[in-house]
Amino acid sequence: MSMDAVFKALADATRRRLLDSLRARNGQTLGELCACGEMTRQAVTKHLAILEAANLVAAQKRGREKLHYLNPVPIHDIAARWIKRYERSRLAALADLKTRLERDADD
Amino acid sequence: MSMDAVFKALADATRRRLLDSLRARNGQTLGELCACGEMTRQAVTKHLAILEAANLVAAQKRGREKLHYLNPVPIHDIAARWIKRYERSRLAALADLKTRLERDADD
DNA sequence: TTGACAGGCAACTAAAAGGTTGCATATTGG
DNA sequence: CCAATATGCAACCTTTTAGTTGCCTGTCAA
Repeated sequence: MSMDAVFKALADATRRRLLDSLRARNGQTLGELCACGEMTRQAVTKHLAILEAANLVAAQKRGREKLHYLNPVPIHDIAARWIKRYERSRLAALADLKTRLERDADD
Repeated sequence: MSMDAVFKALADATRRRLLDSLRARNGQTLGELCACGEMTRQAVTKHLAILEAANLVAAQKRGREKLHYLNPVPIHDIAARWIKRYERSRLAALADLKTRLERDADD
């Protein structure tokens, strides 16, 4: 699963809100996820398709309804494989910024 | 600082590569960051502007050069304020997925 | 069986994103 | 001073993205 698809999926505030909605209540139908009424159903469908492609949401049909389930694994993967690298360099980078700002103050 | 700007800045693979480059060696000039040669200088300038707007990079002019410094704080903030929420719900969501998949197998 | 309900598909539009070219500006070293 | 170097600015182009409208398909319940 490409990390790029996950980053791109998370880039949109609407999609992050959809994930938040599923986190609050998992297994919602498309209609329920549209209930906020800020968009057409088709727009939400497209956002959900992007989230599914990034493996952040898994969907299942039940009769005429489609249930959506949050999959937090890709988010965890990004935290573990990408963000962690910046944790390590955090103190060093902050020290760099600090000395730079102090040198600025001297000018 | 808006979290949305950070997410959007991280959505592009080129910008993530720029951050990685600064993580490897902090304080690089624009010219050095262009050295990979996969893009024009102007394209890199635009990406850096987006990273600066998201507060992921701080820049300082030194003579005719512009030095760029990584600021990992917004990345840390996203990990702490957004991703952590999905850590908490991780086991519950995985359990949901598991039972759903098992029910699928029964059909 | 026949509406009403839930969702899928496709074409279209508008705006934003990514990138380029060309030219201007400022700094440095000889 | 002057030429080379390092960067900035603006117009332009192309592709992608976000969203819409209109219509079609499948399912449930009276």
